[in-house]
Amino acid sequence: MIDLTGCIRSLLECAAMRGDSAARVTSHDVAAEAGVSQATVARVFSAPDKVALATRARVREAAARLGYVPNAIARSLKSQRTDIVGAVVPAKSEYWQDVLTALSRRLAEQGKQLLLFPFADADHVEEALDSVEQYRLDGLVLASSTIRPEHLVRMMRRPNLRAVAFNQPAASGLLPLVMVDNEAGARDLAEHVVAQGIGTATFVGTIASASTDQIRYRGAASALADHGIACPYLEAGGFSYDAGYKAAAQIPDGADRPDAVMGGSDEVALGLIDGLRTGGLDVPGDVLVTGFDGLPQASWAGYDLTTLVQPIEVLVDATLAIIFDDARDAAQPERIVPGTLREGKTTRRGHG
Amino acid sequence: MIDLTGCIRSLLECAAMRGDSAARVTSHDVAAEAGVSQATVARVFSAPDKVALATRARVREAAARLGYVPNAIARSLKSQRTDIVGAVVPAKSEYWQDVLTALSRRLAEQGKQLLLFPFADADHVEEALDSVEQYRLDGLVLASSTIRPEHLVRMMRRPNLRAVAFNQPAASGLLPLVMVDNEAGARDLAEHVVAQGIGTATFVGTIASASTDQIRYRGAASALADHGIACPYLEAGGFSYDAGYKAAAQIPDGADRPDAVMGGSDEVALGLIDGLRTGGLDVPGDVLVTGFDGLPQASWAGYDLTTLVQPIEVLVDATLAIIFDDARDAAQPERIVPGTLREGKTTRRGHG
DNA sequence: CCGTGATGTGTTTACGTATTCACGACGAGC
DNA sequence: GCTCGTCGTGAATACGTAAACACATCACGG
Repeated sequence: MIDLTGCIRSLLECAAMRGDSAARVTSHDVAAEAGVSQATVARVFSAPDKVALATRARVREAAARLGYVPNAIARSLKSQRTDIVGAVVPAKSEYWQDVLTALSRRLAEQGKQLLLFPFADADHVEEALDSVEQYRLDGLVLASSTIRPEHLVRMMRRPNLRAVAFNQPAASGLLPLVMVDNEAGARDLAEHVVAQGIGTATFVGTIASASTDQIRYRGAASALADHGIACPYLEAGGFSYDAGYKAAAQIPDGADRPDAVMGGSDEVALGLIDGLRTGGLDVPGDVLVTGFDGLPQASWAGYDLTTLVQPIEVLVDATLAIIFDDARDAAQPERIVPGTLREGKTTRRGHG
Repeated sequence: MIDLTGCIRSLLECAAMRGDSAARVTSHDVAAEAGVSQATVARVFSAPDKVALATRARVREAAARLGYVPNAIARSLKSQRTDIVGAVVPAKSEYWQDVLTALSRRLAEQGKQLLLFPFADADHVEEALDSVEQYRLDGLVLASSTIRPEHLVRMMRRPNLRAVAFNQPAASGLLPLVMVDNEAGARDLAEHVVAQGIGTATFVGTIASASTDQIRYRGAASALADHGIACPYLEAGGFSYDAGYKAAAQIPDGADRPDAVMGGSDEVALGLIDGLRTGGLDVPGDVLVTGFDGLPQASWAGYDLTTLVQPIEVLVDATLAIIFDDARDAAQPERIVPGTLREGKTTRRGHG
């Protein structure tokens, strides 16, 4: 326990000395203080090399003395650039939280910010987009496959707004698109479980109407079919742990029990594991389980889930490249990035 | 798989019909179209009741025809209100992600937005705050106990900016403060494990210099002391699962093994559980484990962690109340909200 | 019939900055 | 010695809106 009282007191004094009348110092005030024009002050903060070294120093000093901070709102209004990127995301979702974390971090590195437009469910996307249009964002990331095509269309060709669909196959052809290769990933996972020697499998999807869910199922089912294995589809009804947990009870037991259960997402898969174990089954002893996404929790020793890890950093970088790189004349870019198979113990048969 | 081609095509036609020259329609354009003044248009969108019903309808219609959307940037500049709240948070943390989710959802309900200022570590807080000052935010949430007092002081008495410290005991006296009752919560947890009949315990903290960590330890240690039980402190060195997992190896085994291990946070506790289990111990058979925070993951059946659940909704509401309620003359408010003990199987002894 | 208040609208200004244009100074080149 | 280009700076304007103010109209009560 460090005593900080002294330190704090001196800081407080400093703040008081500065005069808390620091209310609303503008570039005009600084200009007056430094004996230059407002234009010069503006230049010092936005294009320093256009102003002589001596003047620059004088202005900087005056600004510091007055506690001047440039007003980003006014700058945005004048320059038609906000340095803010918006993200329309579902309010609750483990996966998207990870994406947003990566996105905001990368933006912060570039001196830009992330503005959130969360929506509770698909019926509230409209409201979120209303808000989006008011702020003149530099870019917009449309996340979640629960956003419907009619919403996407609305965001096309907005002036000065580069909208990008993130992991949302349905946007293909409508908007620039960045996503992991869902189909190939699902195939990889399927091939992997087949290699473990399974004879039957079940796919437990998230929400059947989600385009990612459809594609992942297609990939898994077709790969399994190549080996003569059927793959019934079961809908968990959500992207959550709870949905997966409950879905576990729907999986046939006894003679009909599948050798492998493929979850439509990691959250569902983790719920499946616990649901199956609660039901008295051993994972992976009795049933193999796979996920999709590569959440941090999937790597936790308690689960050690076999999953397809999305290269979130790569996806985020690709997204920002589309937003900020001025290759505006390029055709609608579609960046499909491959994921990486992570082999955990949930598909390691003998070692149960 | 629903075929949406037709639907999409008609939407595209609609968009084209509207003319994609929708570039930058202002209130002046609408005014001209509707045959009124710009002021009237502004009023229709910001104070509709001040405008006659007929005029209002005419303006609304003209706006719709032109595809007019009010410019939030200009509004902010003029009205000195951005309707945006900022949050300074650590870039990576499960707990804060949950808080941010709740915060942004609640803000969205009020038509306000959340702007993120993530920081990688304590040394980068300064940069984040530089950004904060440029945007003229309505409010600011300072999260994470890794923000140092000197940073907090800087945010005091900023004109038009209500800064609130969230779960950050060190801010007491400097800024309005909202937090869960860490000390009482830790006491509750300690009392609970004592009731299970333990004789020895160890507290595995997150980062010793964090004020929340100190207070939680104090609460736990004093409650245990009341029962004549000593409580050595062990530092995990982070707020993460990994830190907890590694810390598990530091816990003495054999005769010195504690009957209970209290984690400084849920993330650490979950790591501890897996670390201990990997080490061959049974939780709760050999060791009881508690956490702190009430993360969703703590409720997962695989862990079912006994923890202190933070009432995040309550905390968020209290935070927003401080930011937006104009009780500005009130003394620095300090809202200390009690948490709820969640009893999981990690402290249920006989049932291991 | 006039004063008074309420109501609806237009005119004007201000928010704080970035950028265009113009202007003066200065050095280089013929 | 004159022109030309460069550099540094100031003056002026525009970004799109909200709000203060002024004004006209109308209903109403005395």
